[in-house]
Amino acid sequence: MLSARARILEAAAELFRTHGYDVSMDAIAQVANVSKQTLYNQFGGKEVLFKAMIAEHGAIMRAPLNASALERHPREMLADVARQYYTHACGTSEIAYTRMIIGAGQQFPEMGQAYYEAGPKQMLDALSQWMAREERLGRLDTGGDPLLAAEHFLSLITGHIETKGLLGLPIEMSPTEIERRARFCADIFMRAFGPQRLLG
Amino acid sequence: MLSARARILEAAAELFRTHGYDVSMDAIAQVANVSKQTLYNQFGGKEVLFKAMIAEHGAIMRAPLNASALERHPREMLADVARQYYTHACGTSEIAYTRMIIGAGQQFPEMGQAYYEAGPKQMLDALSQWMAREERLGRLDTGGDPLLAAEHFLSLITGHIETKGLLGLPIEMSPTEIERRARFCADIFMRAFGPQRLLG
DNA sequence: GGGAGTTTGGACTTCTCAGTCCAGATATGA
DNA sequence: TCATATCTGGACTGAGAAGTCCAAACTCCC
Repeated sequence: MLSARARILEAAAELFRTHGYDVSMDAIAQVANVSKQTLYNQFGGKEVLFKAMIAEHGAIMRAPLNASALERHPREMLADVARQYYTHACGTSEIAYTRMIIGAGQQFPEMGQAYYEAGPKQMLDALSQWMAREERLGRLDTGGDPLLAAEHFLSLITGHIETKGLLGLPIEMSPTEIERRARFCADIFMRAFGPQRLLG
Repeated sequence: MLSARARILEAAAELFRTHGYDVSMDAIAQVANVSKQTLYNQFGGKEVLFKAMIAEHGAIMRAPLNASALERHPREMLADVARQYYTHACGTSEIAYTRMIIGAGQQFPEMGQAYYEAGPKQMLDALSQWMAREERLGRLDTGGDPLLAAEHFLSLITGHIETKGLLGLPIEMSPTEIERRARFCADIFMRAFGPQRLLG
């Protein structure tokens, strides 16, 4: 049996995710199978609980850039990043989470920023550093602006899919579709930024 | 002096945009300089007002693809699309509008879909058709999937910028930054999908 | 001028929800 | 066993907001 605190966080994550910041504390207490008083004892108030839940569940996008990155061909590396994103970040619950953060941004502007720093920003920086390294090795040519190139690669991956998801459109990502898109993103990027790059 | 109805819609647009669906009807009535009763006479209820306001203010993304499109070089055409997007859709009020739609999507799922159909979808289709035409003319090579290519171009333009904006990060788009990004998007796309395309 | 319709302000009802309070139950630890 | 701490359920308060009601004022057209 989880501790009361853990169950509350669990329930809060579930309910905030699906209903936004507008869930009632009663509902959270009920789902957590805990009395309302315990909830207030543990977290003091709704805002505190919300922030604790955000802190606990962190951000979604994580860069799969590890030590082995240097040994692999950029195209494979990039396809992998895309694959990971499509596999983990396109699920309904992850999309709902992002949507919730955006929705709550009106009430808690700092939350969106914290989310950005912990998620997309991290990934962007990791990608950008990796690209700079690859550029030094002569395996990429970002024209000296790896950050912009990284931004564009991330955009390629997330762009339209994310827009659709956030607006509530269904996203159907079968394994073959994931593979197709991941390869497509990597190919496009390599055509644009590969060392065989054509001038303007 | 605008009609009461027009003033209400104006006020609703302003307040829904900045505060989300949670503005009070009293606040709307006050900003519209109209009594609460008039508001209810005109619109019957909050939900009706909200939807009327959405219908009135339509979607943001519009495709600048007109008759002259065929005569222009694809690169210029694409840069123009990007320029238009950056100029019109990155303002705080447009971003706030999109954010509000996403936030309200929890309560009114059909709203997000309507927005998608009226905005991004339209633009996507227009771009896709244009690309198919250019491909027939031998000026682009989308590999037979103009829709996916169009998606990727849109992603390139909107991607990271939109993510940041929706999360509440400041977006600084000076005219030179707009120009730089617009050219960059068009260049990348042409490198990836131009007729001089290199294989794999 | 007069009558029909609309607008106004503000009081009022009803509802939901955050947060509090409390008395009794339950667990924990010496 | 007893004492301390925590948990429980449920009642309660207070605030805010949607929507209603109404009598008086206003507008506009005949």
